[in-house]
Amino acid sequence: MSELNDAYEQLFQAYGPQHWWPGDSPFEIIIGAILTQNTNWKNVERALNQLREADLLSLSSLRKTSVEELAELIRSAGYYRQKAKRLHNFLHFLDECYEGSLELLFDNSVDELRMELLSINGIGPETADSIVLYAANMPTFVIDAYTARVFVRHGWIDADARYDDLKQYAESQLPRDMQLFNEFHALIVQVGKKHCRKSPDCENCPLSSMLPSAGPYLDF
DNA sequence: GACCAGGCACATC
DNA sequence: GATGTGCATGGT
Repeated sequence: MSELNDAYEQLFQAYGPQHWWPGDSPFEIIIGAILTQNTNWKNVERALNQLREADLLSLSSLRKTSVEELAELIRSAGYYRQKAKRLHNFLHFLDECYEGSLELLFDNSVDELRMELLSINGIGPETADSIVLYAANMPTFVIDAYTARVFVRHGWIDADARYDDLKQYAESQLPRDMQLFNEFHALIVQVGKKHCRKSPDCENCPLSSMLPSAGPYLDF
């Protein structure tokens, strides 16, 4: 068993199932994935509620909405002009390449779907993987700032590892299981929020027994 | 007021 | 390939 398997067990013991991704439909999950870029989820929820109240959480209705109108509604999520464009970019891509159908888009293999999403301006590796895992329910490991911090501070990977290095490491240590990847990423975010922010609080962290003897890598 | 939050694109060297 | 910068709101 690898350290990652152990970490998963510890986290699941401590926190239980996280029920990710919060959202009623694949499309809502995609919107959330774009809105949460470098942004607190609370702020994203406000924006999603604004869209919900305007009845814009569906492809057909959001398509008819101008980028300017969209931007005002998602203001609370921050970077709202950029994100309005990014949502628009996604819709445009879906219409042009997949007849506006998520089903057709999700009909790709994991790797193809990931590449397709990465070709959209405004969708980078984390957003693409979040969509693949949580909207399409296909097995890909999502890396985020917390994941990098947790892995680096435990000495599981070099501090200079890039996104794809972290992803390859995780996937090489774990069975390729969608449900496992789903739960694990959510648990990492949970432990990250509580204990692995820029100023770490390792005292009561469920992973404290897995810290290297030299102590946490506080310089990350 | 400073710092942070479930990133990404683009410019420049 | 590495490094720096703009994007922006709301909570602590």
